[in-house]
Amino acid sequence: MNTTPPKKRRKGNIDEDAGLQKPVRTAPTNTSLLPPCRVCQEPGAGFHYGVNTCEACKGFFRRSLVRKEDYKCLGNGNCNIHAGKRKICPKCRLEKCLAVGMSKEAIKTGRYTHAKRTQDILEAKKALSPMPDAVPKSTLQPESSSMSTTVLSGSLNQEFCAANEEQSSDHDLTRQPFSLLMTSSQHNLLENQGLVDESYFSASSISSTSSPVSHQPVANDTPRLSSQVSPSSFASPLSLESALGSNSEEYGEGELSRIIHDLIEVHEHNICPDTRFTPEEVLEEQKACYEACRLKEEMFGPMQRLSKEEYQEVFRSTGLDVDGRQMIFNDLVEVIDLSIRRYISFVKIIPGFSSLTLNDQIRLIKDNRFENALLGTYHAYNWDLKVATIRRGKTFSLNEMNSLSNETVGQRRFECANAIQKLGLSHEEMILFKAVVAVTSGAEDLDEPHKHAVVTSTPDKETQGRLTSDSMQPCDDASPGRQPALRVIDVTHGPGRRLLYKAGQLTSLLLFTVDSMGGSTTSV
DNA sequence: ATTCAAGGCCAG
DNA sequence: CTGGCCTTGAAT
Ligand SMILES: [Zn+2]
Ligand SMILES: [Zn+2]
Repeated sequence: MNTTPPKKRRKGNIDEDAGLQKPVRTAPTNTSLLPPCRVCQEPGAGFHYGVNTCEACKGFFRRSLVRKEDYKCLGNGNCNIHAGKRKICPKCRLEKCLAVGMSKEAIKTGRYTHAKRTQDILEAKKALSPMPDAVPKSTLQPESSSMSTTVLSGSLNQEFCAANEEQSSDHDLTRQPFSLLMTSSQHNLLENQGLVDESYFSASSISSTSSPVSHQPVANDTPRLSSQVSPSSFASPLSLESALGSNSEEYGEGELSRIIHDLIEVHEHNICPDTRFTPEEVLEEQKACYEACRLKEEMFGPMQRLSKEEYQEVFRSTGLDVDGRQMIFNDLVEVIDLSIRRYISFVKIIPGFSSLTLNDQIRLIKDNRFENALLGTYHAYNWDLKVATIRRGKTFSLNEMNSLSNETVGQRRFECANAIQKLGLSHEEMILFKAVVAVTSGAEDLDEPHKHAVVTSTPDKETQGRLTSDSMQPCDDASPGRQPALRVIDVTHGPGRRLLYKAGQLTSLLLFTVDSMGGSTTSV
């Protein structure tokens, strides 16, 4: 008679032991303190498959990994996945998941690291802060779409290839989408700072006395780092520590190594979690691309990608989205937005960056798009085949790149990439260099060029200035006359052709930069 | 000992 | 199929 109602209570069987030693059920990590779901915008539940997502999207993605057959789109192939409308279409939901970087390979286990937690807190904070404008989505407003979309679509196809990984491109056109994207929400990201520096990089409080306090036995952390960072070219593993200990009074020894460590960590976590594929995979794809291009040219002659003018022409006259550019636009915007957000997470770790004025911060970010993107992808430029893999599944030929904008753009990129490749930088070194670049600008009309050697002086000073975090000492010779060795800014400060690399200078600078970072107290 | 995320589980 | 909750096991 006892129908034995299935008490599945999988866990609630604690009836018997009144002894109970489990007082606190581990505070369920305040959900509000986590970044929102990157897929559907709903409150996040942690970091899943390499991305901050909600419980639902996590589950969905997991199911999708098992699933054999493909999903079918329930809309017209371009469903918008947003808060509240998660389930409208599994196909597009999955695509969005992938677009924001979810992947089986990106899974992380175990505890958060120092750096990661820092970001999360920051981001959660920004999310909590009251949105100035009632417009949440903000990224791009439909109302202005008729205009902006048209304008953007032109530059978009340029962006498209490279912008995916990090914002890149070289044209003035880029200003358009970028400034649009860079508005409200991301300003907020940049704003509320302080937090990081104080809670985790309390350089100000420690500053003068690198007191032997030794919060932790961090000392042994250093070797690990240096072994990664330094090839044979410079600084022996010990130099970092010793140099700092003896010569530097501005910061603790653990400080610098942790800063570097955090930079690398954040970068790994944010910037290119899925950009790393095995060389074999890349090569394979590049060969395929090469072959495809060759065949295409044989059959159709010189390749002619639908230019933006042509596209706009068609769009204007017929209103048709010929090749689906606008279709992918919305999603693309979100991907770009994400990459910017990630980049911001990265630069905020750089000591001192936060203390720049908001304007300068934005300037630096914007001005460094190209360099940044190149540093992120130079390794996958294949000089011999003249193809470059910008991102997983995105390989372009030199011709394609050229046809996207200026004739020389592609060529220049290849040259730069090649020059950097010759340096044989380790991945970690590249990251550090990226950080240096992030605070380096040739612009002279910044709010506080004086305050941070960063902006106008030579990179070497910046490197040290930045990495020592609190040493705001203006370069003794931060004279305006000296131009950054990194790049040559085209006289026309106009947005157009912005910068030209000089392979030679870039090379030596890189070497120097890396060196000074590893050894810290390098004399010029 | 804690802090997290992957997976399992199952009611809706 | 969804998504909330739990268990498991890894990383710190
Ligand atoms: Zn979600
Ligand atoms: Zn769909």
